[in-house]
Amino acid sequence: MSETEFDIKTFSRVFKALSNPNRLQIYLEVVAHRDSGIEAPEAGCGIADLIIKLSVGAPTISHHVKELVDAGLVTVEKKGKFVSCHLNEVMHEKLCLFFNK
Amino acid sequence: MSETEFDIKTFSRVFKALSNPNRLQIYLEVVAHRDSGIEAPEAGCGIADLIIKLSVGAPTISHHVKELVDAGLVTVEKKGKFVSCHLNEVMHEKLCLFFNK
DNA sequence: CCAATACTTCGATAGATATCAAACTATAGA
DNA sequence: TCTATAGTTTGATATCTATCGAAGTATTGG
Repeated sequence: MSETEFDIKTFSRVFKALSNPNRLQIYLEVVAHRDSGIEAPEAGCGIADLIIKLSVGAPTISHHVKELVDAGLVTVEKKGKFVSCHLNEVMHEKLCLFFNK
Repeated sequence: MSETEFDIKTFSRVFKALSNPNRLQIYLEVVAHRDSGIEAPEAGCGIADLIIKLSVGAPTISHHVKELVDAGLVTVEKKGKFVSCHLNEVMHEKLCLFFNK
C-alpha cells in the first residue's frame, strides 16, 4: 500500500539496542572502525579495547555486543582468542533511509 | 578534538524514546503529519487519533508522548481541549546527520 | 453552574534491563 | 600437558518500564 511503511518491530529493536549509552558507544566505535581491515586482530573493534574504553566489566561488554548483534547492527568475527566487531552496512543504510525519507 | 564526537547521552535518550514500538509508531505518525497545518485540531497528530490507532489506553499514550517530548523528538501544542503533536525538525535533522556521517 | 469531553497524574504491578561476581569454554604459548 | 589469556554464560539483584484503572484537571457547550 504505502511506501512509507516501516517495520516497526525491526526498528524498535534497533533503537532499543542503541538506547543504552554503553551500547551506543560500542556502536560508534564500530562505525569508526568500519574501514579497518578485518585481517589484523588489532584492527576492527576488539572486545578488549571496548572494555578499557567503556570502563565496564567483560561480561557486560559481552552482553551488549550480543544485543547489538541480535538487533542486526553489528557482526562479530572470531580470530583465535580474539573477537572483533564489524558494522552491518545494510542495517546502517536502512537507518539512513529511515530518517531521510 | 574529534569532529566525529556525538553527545552519547542525548542520542541514547532519543533512541530509548524510539525503542518502544508504540512510541516509535507515534513518532512515525508525527513525521507523517509534519506538513499539516497546525491551525485545525484535526490536523497535526491528535492524541485521540493515536489512542485509536495504537489500541492502548489514554494514560499510556499520554505517558509515551511525554517521553517523546522529553527526548526532544516532538513538541505538543494545546488548542483548547485538544493536544496535537508536532515534529521537532532540529532533532530530526540531527538524526539524519548521525547516520549519514 | 453542570455535565461531558480530552487529556494528565497517581499508584500499582508485572515484566524487562544493566551490571556484577563466579564459574565456564576455548585458544595460544611454554 | 599445563597455564595464562580472551571472552562467554550463569545467577543474582537493583533498577527501570509499560501498562492499566482510578482519580484529578481543564476546557467547552448547554
